[in-house]
Amino acid sequence: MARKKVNIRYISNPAKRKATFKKRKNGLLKKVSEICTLCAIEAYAIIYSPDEPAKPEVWPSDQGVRSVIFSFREVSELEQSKKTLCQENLLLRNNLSKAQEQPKKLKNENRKKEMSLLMCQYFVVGKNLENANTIDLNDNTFLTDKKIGENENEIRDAPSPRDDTSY
Amino acid sequence: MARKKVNIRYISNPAKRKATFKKRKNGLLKKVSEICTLCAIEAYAIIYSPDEPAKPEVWPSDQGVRSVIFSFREVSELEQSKKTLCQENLLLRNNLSKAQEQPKKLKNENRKKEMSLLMCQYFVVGKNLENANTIDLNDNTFLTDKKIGENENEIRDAPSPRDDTSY
DNA sequence: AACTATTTATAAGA
DNA sequence: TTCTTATAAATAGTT
Repeated sequence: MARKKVNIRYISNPAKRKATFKKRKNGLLKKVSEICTLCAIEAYAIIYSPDEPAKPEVWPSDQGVRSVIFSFREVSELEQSKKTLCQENLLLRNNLSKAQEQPKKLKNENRKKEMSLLMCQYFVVGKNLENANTIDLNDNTFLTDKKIGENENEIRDAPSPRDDTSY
Repeated sequence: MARKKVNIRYISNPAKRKATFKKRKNGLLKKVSEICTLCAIEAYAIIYSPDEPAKPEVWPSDQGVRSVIFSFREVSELEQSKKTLCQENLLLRNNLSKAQEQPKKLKNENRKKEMSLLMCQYFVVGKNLENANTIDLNDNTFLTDKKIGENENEIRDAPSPRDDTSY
């Protein structure tokens, strides 16, 4: 912006471009510091030099922008912990559904034993089946098909269709 | 920098300060865009207006800095979702331990019914108690204390001290 | 918001 | 490269 008006277009001449970069970078950082002082505001400038893409020139160098840069690190750390929590969550859900599955089987088993017991008591104490509720009576067909005292696995693996409603 | 040389100090006059801020902010963003075009580099500017501390003026508005700014929002969003996940996790843990508690009661109940049944079968089919394993036999003391056919809640709420070891 | 007298930034040259 | 300087650009105070 002096000696000649320049169009704001990419400077293809490397030497010229480098010179312009250096001058304007300094001017820019100065302007940033000025507006911050004059207006008591927060302003950050981050300028990536083509020579050192990893170390951007920043203002202010010692506090403000540092927090900006750190926030990037924070993001990745947070993302990491979020990922971990998500996996943990998934695992817990799986364990929970497994844990919720078990009572169904046990309840089923329980009801079958209850019915068998009821049948036995009928013979032993002379109680009649009127004490059993309708649901139990319906399931008595099971007892006619399966022999009392069959091995545990066989009983456990035979699910009752009405099992879910009672839980 | 015109009409009069200004010292780079905080402008205490609010109107003056606001005017200066507006002018210099625009000038600054223009300079940033210029150096980016001229030198084909990456440069970001973030200017927090005192009026709107939540929405900083940025350059470039449409890509580069947007990612910087979004990363800030991302941080808070991430923190939010992290918090949510933590709470969800806690809840899941609670539900899981509750769900894991239930099978213990049901197993206990099961064993008691099993034993009652065994007793009944002994009388009905003439089976003797030799089929029962030692643990069941030990627990037969229970049957002498509690009457067979007691209501379900009473049985459920009476925990066996040896219950945890079997699960 | 627009103007303009100045200051400031800087492109080209030394 | 750094320094110089002519000139463009930015902007403080004004309207």
